[in-house]
Amino acid sequence: MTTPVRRRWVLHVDMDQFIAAVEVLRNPELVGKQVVVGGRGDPTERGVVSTASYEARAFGVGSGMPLRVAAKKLPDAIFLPVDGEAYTEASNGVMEALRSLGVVVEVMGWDEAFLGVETDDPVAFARRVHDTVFEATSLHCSVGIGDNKLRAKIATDFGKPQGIYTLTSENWFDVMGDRTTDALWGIGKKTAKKLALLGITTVAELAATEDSLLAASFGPKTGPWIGTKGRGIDLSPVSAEPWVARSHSRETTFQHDLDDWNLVTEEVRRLALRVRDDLLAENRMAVRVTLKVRYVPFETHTTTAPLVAPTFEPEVISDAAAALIERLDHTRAVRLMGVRLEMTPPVVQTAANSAGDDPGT
DNA sequence: TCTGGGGTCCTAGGACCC
DNA sequence: TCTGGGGTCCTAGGACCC
Repeated sequence: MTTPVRRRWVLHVDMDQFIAAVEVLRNPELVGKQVVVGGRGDPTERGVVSTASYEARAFGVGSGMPLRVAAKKLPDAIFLPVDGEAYTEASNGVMEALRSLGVVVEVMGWDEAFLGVETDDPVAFARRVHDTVFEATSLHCSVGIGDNKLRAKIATDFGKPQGIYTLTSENWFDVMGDRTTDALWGIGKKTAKKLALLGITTVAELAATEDSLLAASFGPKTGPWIGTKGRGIDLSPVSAEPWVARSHSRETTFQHDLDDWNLVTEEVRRLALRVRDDLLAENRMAVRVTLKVRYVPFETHTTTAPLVAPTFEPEVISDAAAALIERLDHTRAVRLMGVRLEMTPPVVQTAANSAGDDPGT
């Protein structure tokens, strides 16, 4: 009798219609209905769909679609506002259940995670993942199994909903070879179009392309990186290291285009103070300010400036953001304003500085 | 149809320096 | 006259992802 081979696998867990599922869970009357979650839940407002239930998707409503368009397609659907707190809480429950399996868990947002697993039976383990999460949260997920993160991530979609799918070097070209390049994680519409101009349409064609040719079109780093995607290669490890943000931002799309620049300035100051609060909560001072403007109809620019010194001072931050407004075109109307603050690196807690170093004021 | 909000990383071009 | 060859830093924009 042969000993089963324990190998290192990557599993990708993706919750099925997560946001809509959480809403249905706390309001069982929504079961089986067309549920569309997005914006403030008012389909006459500017905003887009975050998630639609499968019943709504059947009519072509999906993520990223303007709420007004969704309402035109589905006038009788139930429109709900995005409730971030509820999803964060549900997400925490999911991640906790995953960690209870005793594997490396890399969180990828509210409803996704990679697992680093050593097992001789990844399919059985994937079933256990689904059942464990469902028992803990009453939410269903799909699981992709791969020999790296890229393949596991792509596999998940083939299993949806509530399924399991395996994608490895064994079946990579059988499954992916004839698909268009934008089926790859990391290659979007723009890059796919640019590749098509080079005569590269499918994953197999991309895999067979010389790195030097890709580098000439996409740059020394991005070019070869795109090539590895085509071959299904991904060397990045599954890591449980907690995510450390480099910046935070807040932005507002106005319900009506704004041409009063006094109001624009008011909003910029308000946004700056909100981001400042986010930084304070992490105890990381601001070092740079970026102002984002979207002119009517939909033209976006950014402008940025360093702060003289790292700071939490509300007036300094708000003045710095307001000063950047001088650089904008005040003859145009605006549909969005945003403020981003880059932060100092996080303070690493050591015995030395927890023993009584005064952080100062 | 009319396009959210919150993030990251890479590239290109100009400034500046030796 | 006609103007090297790097290296680094900064900024704006592009692309992508959830």
